[in-house]
Amino acid sequence: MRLLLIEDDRLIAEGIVSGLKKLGYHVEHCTTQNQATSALSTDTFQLLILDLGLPDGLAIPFIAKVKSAGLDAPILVLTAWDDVDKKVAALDAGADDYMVKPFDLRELEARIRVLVRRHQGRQSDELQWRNLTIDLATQDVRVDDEVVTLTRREWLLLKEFMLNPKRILSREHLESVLYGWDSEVESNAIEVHLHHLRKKLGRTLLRNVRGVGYILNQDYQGKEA
Amino acid sequence: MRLLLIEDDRLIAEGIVSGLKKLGYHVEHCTTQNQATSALSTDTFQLLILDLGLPDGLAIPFIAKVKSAGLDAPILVLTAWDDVDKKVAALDAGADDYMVKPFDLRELEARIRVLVRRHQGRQSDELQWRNLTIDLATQDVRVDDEVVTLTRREWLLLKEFMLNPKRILSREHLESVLYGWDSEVESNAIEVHLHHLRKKLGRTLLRNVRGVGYILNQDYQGKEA
DNA sequence: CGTCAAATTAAGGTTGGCTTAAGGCTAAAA
DNA sequence: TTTTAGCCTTAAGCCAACCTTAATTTGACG
Repeated sequence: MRLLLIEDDRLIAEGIVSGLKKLGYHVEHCTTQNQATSALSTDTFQLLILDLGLPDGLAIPFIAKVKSAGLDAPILVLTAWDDVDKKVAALDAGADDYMVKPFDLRELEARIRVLVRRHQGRQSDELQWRNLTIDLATQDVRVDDEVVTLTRREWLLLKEFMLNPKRILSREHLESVLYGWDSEVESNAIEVHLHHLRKKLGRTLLRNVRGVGYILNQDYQGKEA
Repeated sequence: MRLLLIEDDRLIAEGIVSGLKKLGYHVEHCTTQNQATSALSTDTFQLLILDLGLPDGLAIPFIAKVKSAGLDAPILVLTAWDDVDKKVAALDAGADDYMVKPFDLRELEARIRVLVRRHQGRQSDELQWRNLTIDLATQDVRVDDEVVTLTRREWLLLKEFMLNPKRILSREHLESVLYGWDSEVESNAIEVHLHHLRKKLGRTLLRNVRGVGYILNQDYQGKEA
């Protein structure tokens, strides 16, 4: 999951970035509107986190501009405690949620999950697909109510598939999920992880589309097929 | 748990600070509204303790301002005997409780607990999770009705986990619980405490999520699994 | 049947977590 | 004030989990 963070305070930004990275998000960080604009024009993001107190000011028109340009990713604005009034204008301009600085990182993560979830039209943090259930908050994975333990990479891959059922995910895409797009891997690491996933969750979990990628298998029957 | 104390009388403040620190609270102390404002703009607190007789006066509008800014932490006001009348105005302005000076430290602690509990939407000071019960008021810990004695740090960690079941708590977060966020610990102290916790309460108490943090283990079965 | 993508397996290296023990600190007791 | 006991931090070594790499086998498709 790719997020764009627009925050000029290095310290706060670093905290957010390192915290969210641990949870498996890929956070791109920039400090000005201009950088943000150019980032948006070249990459796509699932969510924007925007500090209302940016040095080049005028965050409100920026929100309006971005939203009217057709960006459909939700925007979460951060506002200093002593000018919370701006939040109203920001929400009017099209922001989807706000948080007052300072905040607890856990709360930020919770809101991100809520926004992304809402944007994808989901009701809860649980994703289900046939006999398989995963919990995005606790990283629990269950097959027919049996808990299965996954490693970090396995988890990230499975999550990506669960978030995109009925879609063929290319190997490059999966690599970007694990490593960001500046991937440096020159091996079949992805395949090995997928192999482990199949081993843990059932041989039929994933269907390979030769030369294209992988997709959740409609015929998946659980651990022992 | 972080508290902000706004109290100009050094002596009283010191008493409160040292008393609450012993109980595991992190108390930040300031003497003026301005200091308080700046503290609120950089840190988050679970509760504010505010002396109504501050030298720069006008504590009432301060309460109103803070509350209207969207701060959701409860406010406990302290008032001297000879102007208890102010308490009404304070409560009207948004304060959540009051105490008349002088007071017993234990009573203060009890009120803090009540306010925080209410704010978190809990019913009682007893938290239960599988075979484990802890009492926030008495600091009792029981596994299957057997009392277990914990040290201060162990208690604080366990409390944090019990207050956040189903959530992965990162090592940094746990450090901030023990030391405040200006933590200077460059060691594995957390791990050692967790080790002791597991030793006392059962090896299966905590599940490690590699690279992310720790979470209460759904499969916890008690002391001997 | 030949070719190439994908699956499998095993090895090696790295990282992160667990465990233990020693020493220092603090607070209570003498 | 000195002593003492309990608690905490530090550091080091060990172990296991995890990831990547690479070699080999399998299987799809022309």
